[in-house]
Amino acid sequence: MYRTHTCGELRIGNAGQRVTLAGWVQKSRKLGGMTFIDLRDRYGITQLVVEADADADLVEKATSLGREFVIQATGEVIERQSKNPRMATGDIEIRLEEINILNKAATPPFTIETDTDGGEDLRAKYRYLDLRREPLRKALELRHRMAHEVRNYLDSKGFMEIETPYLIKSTPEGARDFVVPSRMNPGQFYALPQSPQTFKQLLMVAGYDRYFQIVRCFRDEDLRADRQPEFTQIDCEMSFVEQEDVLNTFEGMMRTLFKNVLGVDIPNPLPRMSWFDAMDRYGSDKPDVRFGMDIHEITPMVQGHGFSVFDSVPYVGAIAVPGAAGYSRKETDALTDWVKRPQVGAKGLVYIKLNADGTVKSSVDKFYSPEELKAVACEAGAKEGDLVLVLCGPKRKTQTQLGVLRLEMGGRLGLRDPKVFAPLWIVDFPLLEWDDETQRFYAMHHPFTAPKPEHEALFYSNRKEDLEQVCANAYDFVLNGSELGGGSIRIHNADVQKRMFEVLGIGPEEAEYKFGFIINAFRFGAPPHGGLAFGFDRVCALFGGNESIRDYIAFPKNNQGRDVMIDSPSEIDDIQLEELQIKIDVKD
RNA sequence: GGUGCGGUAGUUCAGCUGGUUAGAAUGCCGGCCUGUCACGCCGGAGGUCGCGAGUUCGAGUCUCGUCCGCACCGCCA
Repeated sequence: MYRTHTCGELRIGNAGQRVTLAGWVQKSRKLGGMTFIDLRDRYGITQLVVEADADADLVEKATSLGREFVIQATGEVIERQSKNPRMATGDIEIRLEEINILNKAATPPFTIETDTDGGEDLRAKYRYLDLRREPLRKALELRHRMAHEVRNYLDSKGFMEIETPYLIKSTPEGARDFVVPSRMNPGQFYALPQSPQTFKQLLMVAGYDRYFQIVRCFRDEDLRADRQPEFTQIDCEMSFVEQEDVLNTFEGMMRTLFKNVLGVDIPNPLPRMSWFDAMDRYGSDKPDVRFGMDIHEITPMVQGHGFSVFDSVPYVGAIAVPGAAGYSRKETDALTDWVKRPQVGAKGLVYIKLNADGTVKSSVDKFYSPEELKAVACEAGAKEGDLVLVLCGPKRKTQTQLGVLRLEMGGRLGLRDPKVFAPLWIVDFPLLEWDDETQRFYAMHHPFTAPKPEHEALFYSNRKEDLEQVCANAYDFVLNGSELGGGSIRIHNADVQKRMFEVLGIGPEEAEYKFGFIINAFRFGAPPHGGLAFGFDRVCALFGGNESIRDYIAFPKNNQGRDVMIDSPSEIDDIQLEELQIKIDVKD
């Protein structure tokens, strides 16, 4: 037996016991004849002490230990002469009788401490050392706990966890697929699933009416702090349900997670907002509702006063930034530059300062009377002392820009506290999205999403304007400006599905080739069904108070989709290529 | 595909309008130290300034190219 206890569990009550610990040397401190060693494992740190009058061989061994040496240490638990209240084990230490060096260690390239001196690049290369640090360990512990709670909850509601295949068929609608060549079928490829969407629907056809899976998904798209090429979903599907049943089940799951993991109570029931409201008020389909500063349309109030910039656009909108009327000319100029950056894309910025003394100052003073400006500010929800920021242009584009500006100002004012949680459902999404470039409709969610029952008649119209009005039985779970999950009630009627393919411009042959198996399955008795999927990595990151999901994944990839630790992707052997009958022809 | 920031000791960084031998902290090595826990004190070693070209009497510093990292836009049904 290597150890009797872990490095995190001994307390004053253990004093007098003879124990053996094993772990990594965090640090050793030598004071003359006396040596202190901090021994670490994933449970904590325990201080070992070798006194001056100890056996010479023991002293020699103790002083020879380097950082991250793996040792086994035996001795008596004693009460410390000077306690350390910052450590869980700070009341005791182990008076060593024996040290066994299990393995030496090279000096690590960065310090294995909470506030490490290592840069991101270096830590990625030595991920296994980074994972020894407490913040990473806590993140993975949180993830484990979350997965456990999810399984408990869903099991208690009668859900079965069923695995679906990773080697499936490429369906070019949506994100790019990762593909895997088939040796036994030369020239043919599997695709890795972007999500188990079709399989979970087939499980519904098969009668497994409550399915879930904590499952890896793959998308070959560019990365972000919150996007990895392989990521994990909590994937769920239910039969004989309406939208209401799905929302209740999964807000229950989130409520349980918040309560059991963070001890936080979220509203019951959760607020809901239509997609159209979210776009109008927050300029985003994933609004951060931790703070106000809503977008208000002021188009009719500002047009017809001779200011051609406003007169020549279909939409003018504003937000009121609380307490920012004192911004200097320099600061408002800087804001103007900020919104003109390509990342925001606004043409310019108009401001109205509603000063604390009741006066008003604006960049468009000469076109509007003070009363008119005050009325506009009031419409935007401003109080005295607030700064009103105005953007204009095409409606949705401008709302989106105002939404980005709103988030920025909210951040600057400290209104986006990661310890505050404001979850909500976004509902009533448009079913279809028109793409000007290809002159066709795309499914906003995916082509199996059902139109709202009351919009079904409209769905059969051939007018573009009518089709744009069709709402879907689709819903997103949004938390603090992040989309954590989304789903829909699916089409289970063959005629509606046929119509969907028709609207999307997918001909019968193409539909047969891409989705034949599911269309065929639906002929054999598909129950009404629906479901959703949560981005598990994002849920974990937000619960941990982080925007980036990287620390919640044990071995993530970098910006270029590379694992710099194992150095992948990499070239493969000529023999492998030959077996696969694949020729490489890399351009530049 | 694009934009921004960054790349200098093992590590994290400083290094001004170009100018003698490129610094600090930390880590590492050696010495001293009996209650430390960011221990302390003394000493030492440690550099292809990412790479390549250019401008210049002279480049860590300026210019161009290139590679790498991070954040973002496009993209992500």
